[in-house]
Amino acid sequence: MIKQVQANYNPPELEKRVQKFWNDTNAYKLTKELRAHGVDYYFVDGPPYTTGYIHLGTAWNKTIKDAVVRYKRMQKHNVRDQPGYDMHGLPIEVKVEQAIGIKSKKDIETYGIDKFVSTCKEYALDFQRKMTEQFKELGVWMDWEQPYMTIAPTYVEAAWWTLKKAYDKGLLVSSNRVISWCPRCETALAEAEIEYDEEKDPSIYVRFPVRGEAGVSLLIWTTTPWTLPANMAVAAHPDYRYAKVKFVKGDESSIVIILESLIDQVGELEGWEEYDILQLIEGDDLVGKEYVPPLEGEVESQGSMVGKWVHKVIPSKTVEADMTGLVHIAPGHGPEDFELGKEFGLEPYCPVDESGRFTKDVGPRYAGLHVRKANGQIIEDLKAKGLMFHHGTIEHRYGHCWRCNSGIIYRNTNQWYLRITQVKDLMLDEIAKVRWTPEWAGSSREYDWTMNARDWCISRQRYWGIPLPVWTCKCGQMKVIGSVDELSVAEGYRKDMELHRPWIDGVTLKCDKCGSKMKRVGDVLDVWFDAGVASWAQLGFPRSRTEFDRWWPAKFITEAHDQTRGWFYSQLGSSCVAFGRAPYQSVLMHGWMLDPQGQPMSKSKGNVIDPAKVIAEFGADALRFYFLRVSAPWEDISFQHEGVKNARKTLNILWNVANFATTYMSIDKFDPSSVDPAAVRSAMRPEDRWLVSRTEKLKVEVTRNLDSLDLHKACRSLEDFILEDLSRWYVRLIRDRMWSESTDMDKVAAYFTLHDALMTAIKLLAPVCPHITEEIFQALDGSKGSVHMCDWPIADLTQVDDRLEASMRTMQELVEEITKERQKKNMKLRWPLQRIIIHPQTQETLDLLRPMEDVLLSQANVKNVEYVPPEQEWSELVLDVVPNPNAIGKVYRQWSSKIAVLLKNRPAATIKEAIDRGEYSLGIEGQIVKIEPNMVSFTSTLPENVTGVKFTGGDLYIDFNMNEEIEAEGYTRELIRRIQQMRKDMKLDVEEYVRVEVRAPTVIEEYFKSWKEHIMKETRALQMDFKTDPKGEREASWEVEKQRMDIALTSLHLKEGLKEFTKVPGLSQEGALAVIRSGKTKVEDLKGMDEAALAAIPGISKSDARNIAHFLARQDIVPKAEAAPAPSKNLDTGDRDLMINYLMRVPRMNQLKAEMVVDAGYDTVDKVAQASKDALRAISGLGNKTVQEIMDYAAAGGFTKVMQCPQCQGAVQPYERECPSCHAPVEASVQDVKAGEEADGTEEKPKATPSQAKLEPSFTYLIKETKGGLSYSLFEEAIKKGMLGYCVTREYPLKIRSKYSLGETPVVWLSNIGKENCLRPKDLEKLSFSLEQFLAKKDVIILLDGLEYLITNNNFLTVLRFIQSLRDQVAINHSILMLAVNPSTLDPHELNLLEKEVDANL
RNA sequence: GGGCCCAUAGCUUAGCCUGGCUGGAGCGCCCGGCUGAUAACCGGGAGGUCAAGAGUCCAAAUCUCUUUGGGCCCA
Repeated sequence: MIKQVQANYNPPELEKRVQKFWNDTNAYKLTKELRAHGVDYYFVDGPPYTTGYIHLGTAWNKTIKDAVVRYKRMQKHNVRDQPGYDMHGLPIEVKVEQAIGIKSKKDIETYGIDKFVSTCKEYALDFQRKMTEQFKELGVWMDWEQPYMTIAPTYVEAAWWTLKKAYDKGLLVSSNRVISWCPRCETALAEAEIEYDEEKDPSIYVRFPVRGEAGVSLLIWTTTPWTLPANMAVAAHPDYRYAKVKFVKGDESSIVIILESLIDQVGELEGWEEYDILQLIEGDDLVGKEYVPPLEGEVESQGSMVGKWVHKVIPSKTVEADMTGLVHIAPGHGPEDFELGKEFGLEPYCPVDESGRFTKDVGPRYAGLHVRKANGQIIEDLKAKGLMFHHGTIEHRYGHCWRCNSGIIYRNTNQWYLRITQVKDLMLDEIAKVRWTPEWAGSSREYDWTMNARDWCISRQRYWGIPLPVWTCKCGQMKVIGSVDELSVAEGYRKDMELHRPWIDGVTLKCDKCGSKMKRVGDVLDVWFDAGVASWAQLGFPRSRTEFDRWWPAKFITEAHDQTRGWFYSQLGSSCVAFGRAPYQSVLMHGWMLDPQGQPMSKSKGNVIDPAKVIAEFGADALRFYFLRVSAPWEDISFQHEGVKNARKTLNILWNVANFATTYMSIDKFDPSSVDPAAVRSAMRPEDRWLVSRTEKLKVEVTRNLDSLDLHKACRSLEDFILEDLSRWYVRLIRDRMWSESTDMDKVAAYFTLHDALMTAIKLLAPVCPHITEEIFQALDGSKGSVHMCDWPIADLTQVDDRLEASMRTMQELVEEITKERQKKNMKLRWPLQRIIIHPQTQETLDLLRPMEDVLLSQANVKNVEYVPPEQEWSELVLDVVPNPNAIGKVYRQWSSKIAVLLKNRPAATIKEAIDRGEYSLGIEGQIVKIEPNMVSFTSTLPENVTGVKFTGGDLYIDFNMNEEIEAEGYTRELIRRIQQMRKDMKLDVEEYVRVEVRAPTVIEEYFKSWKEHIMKETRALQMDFKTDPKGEREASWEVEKQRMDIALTSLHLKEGLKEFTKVPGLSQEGALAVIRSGKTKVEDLKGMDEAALAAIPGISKSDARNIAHFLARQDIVPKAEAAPAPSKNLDTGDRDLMINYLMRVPRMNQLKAEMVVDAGYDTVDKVAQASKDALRAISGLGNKTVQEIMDYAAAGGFTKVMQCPQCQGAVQPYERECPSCHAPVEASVQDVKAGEEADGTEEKPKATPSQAKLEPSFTYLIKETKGGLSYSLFEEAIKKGMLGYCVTREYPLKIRSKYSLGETPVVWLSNIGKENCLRPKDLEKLSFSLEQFLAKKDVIILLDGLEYLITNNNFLTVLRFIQSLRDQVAINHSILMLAVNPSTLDPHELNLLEKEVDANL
């Protein structure tokens, strides 16, 4: 039964109510159960990090996921939707450190690692719960009861297993490398964990004195003075030219070696006035030059360095030509330096400890100093030693730890690496196999990032993370553990023990080799690795395989673009290591949520917007709708409150429509399942069929856009439909029908149409706005338990009627024009217009107008519409003759003025008619003068009070003339409206009856009297009197069009009784009123009365009496019965799958594309086979090539032909993808044939060179050229020789004419612009027709240039057929046809086919 | 410095792939209307250097290049 929805849309209240409803009815679980046997769909949730409440961006992220998951469910998929949480890692450690007030690793060890880790766990779990609550508030349906958590033992095991797999493949190694290091967190950092900020650092130029050349120094530049104690060498570019320069300023001078090209730049630093180049030295000649390390005396270890290249110049091609062109090399402090050092046997000396302090190794001067603090002292020391050439500061981007913001340093340490470089090529291949949205997210972004991949440092020297499962022995033996089972024999292991540090550290293994204790390496894993294994870890793999085999890999994942280097990458890397393939098939890369100014939101900027606040104000549905509607998913959103407010407004209108619909439907007890669809269909008015057509189209559009993840387009289509089609138009059109008291088929048709449109709209909107759609669904139907349990609507394209839609568009335009003119004339819509006159330009337009005439009349409030046939003028136009004295004077000089007067006095229409025929004769002074067309012109004047406007299809005249009839109706409507207003002010129920008393000026009162019955009906007045002094419960005085009228209203308080009698099915209002007037106010009061007694009540009809009697009788026996739910009319899964099978045989097709095609409404073979190229193209997500393949396949009969199996020769049906007998796969059947043809076509044809080219009659030529030179010259030549020509071109006709002398030759322009002498490329028929007409003249020449334009706009085979028929005509008519084509724009095989069709190729 | 993306009215945006008719909406602003969906709703108007510049073309918001500004990622 249809229930009325609440009057007002109050989202926070509604959403709470709906969420409670879901809980109470177990809606989520039941929905999942409903789809349990559907096709599996594995969605993997990218786990948010549990450090705080959710961010607006997180809300957006989950909204996208929820919408996709709900959509897939409605499409009967069995979706796996386990949410995940990323719960390990430094950010949580840092938060916990802050909370307990400690600062370093030493503090943690003192505090107790066990206590610390337990606190981290509590912290993570706490926020995991809080975030879950927020997601629920957002309306997200995921399996909240069973989230996957990276801290779970099975999850840890999955990570271990993956590492073991890597180890077995030789992809897990430990090695010494220089890496970025956070001195505060005392751990290694991955590149992904470094943030770059602007920072001020020293910028120093230091002299490195050359050994043995007094006064000469190498000059190097650095921003990190603290790396000088570890200096091992200086690098120079072997191919650059250096110079020994003497800088001079007054008495001062300084000799340094620098890059020659940088002398000026360096000279400016300290304001050196002039310089002498003492010597030019090639870079490779510098190599081997020895220098005195600048801190030789200060740093003890500098003196004891050994090695062939220590403190010498070494060559490196990585040296850039800036600063000084010489680079200080400290292999222990820079990744590039490290590599270079390795090459030259330099020790990666690193005298800095984990906390960033110099070790004792450097000697007492710097030992124990933090490197940052040491900078100052080193600078002072250099100055004191006279080695500082220049000392300044620089602002540059410098890396910082992403969680504690400390500046990073580079240290040489031993770390564990995944050798991503070894699987890089595989990863790149896999990226290409994934469907990325947008496409460039994969082909450019992910690809580029992976291209530059380095080995992944996965070890961290911390506590709260997955412990590295590596145990080592003193003897060098090591073991990687892949599961807990492998630990069962280990010492210190207890079943179900906590696998985190410090507990796992107590577990030791016995070395196979030497029998000693093996201890675990102290490190934990990089937290990015945790998330990387999510797709199999959440399936309980490797502990259990069944889930993994069933689900993996993921069908769909989605995250923001920063995850290119994050989760998209970490998953891809770990999966390629473990399984050798990508763990996902489709990725949607979404944007970032920026603040209203377009800046990223961050706590430090204080511009963070709390999603909870937005939800509290506008509701989760509005926020969700805003997220998905505002822009394409992959673009950033600059968050605007206004946008959410607007979304709320749209939903409010949807709500109002639902309110409107349910109000009347519930009063009438409309039951859509009990009406006969065929009967309704035949009772439908054109506007109903129009809405049906719009509704079906909406299904196609929304489905197509959701499939291609153009979520914004889906939302916009929905919004347009709700606002424009439903609310602003259809509801307006059917108001009158809803108000009619009786329930006839006309009203049922409107109900049915509105109900269906609303149901469709809310089902399509359900994935985006789950709450409001649920509540409306429950009011409209509710049979399914939840709107989210409904099947996704499938379009019935047979109900789409483009003509009808065009017709309605015209109506809308006309109504709009009339409204506009009314406004200008200050003529309210309430006042009817006598008539409008439409003068369409074409018969076509006229045909569009008639079927919808009623719509026009009612919406524009017009009494009559008159049509003027296209070829005529409107007869009432007052035509005026305007004589042209100049023209007349030239011929009849002496009579000129007299003629003018005479002409003006004659009926203009007669003159025009005669002139149109040729000429008009006039008798003057006994002479007959002939008036030629150039002697007069005509103007037309509109009749009085008539306005003329243009509309797309012609002219529209609006007659604003008034008469009594119109006035009467106008005033009547004004009166009705005032009474309605008063009813409303009195807060009367819609169904309440009233008594009315009115006073108005006599003339107007007379009008009212003639309209009395209508007024009473419209205002539900049972009594209406005209009094000089109206009295009632409410009295008011109004001024209408400067006329005063007084109205008094009194409620008859019949509503309660009427409501009571609505219990009786079929009882008419009149009947109910009659009963009430007889004094019975309750159904019970009638008990005991039989049909005869009832019929005796005054004013009651026989049928009402019978209805009541039946009702009374039934009440005694039968309790209320529930109506059975209507059977589902949707395409069942079997048919859908069958169609997909048909499509899968098409070359280039895949499952996704096939589904899109079916969902776009092509659910039968016929529909696909008959689809135009454009129609198929409209399915976004389907590429042009695929569309072409479908067309070709259909044209080749692929959908119908039974094939022979290439292997066993058995019959294969067009929907079978493998041979039923031998199971050989069947694919690309058409392409095989085509390939064969192509091979045949490669045979060489004699080619004519331009100079030789002579055109033979009856020949068709194909001319391949990028610019139309040859074809036009040949054509011009033929014309000059006197041949009749006809040119069809893509080029601009004027240009062609100016370039070639073509005389009168017609030039038809192939263009979509649709002007004169234009032909749309799609209109092949028209082209074919005009060419055939022309060919009939015989011995003619045709140039058809821009063939590629025809091909891209049509099905290739159609064009081919067109050419074939043309060619035959040409041969018959002894004519010449030149087809010019730009070969680079065509497929080679298309070109090949073309070449074969013509007689010669040029 | 490099890669990817973005820039259209005061704000949020459609159109760009595939060049062509008057660049289309919503919000806001101004003016008006409606009142049996109503703490709503509807219509009209004003408002555009399509970021700037150059190129290709008969024709550029649309294609190409350069510049500027913004976002993400990298160095």
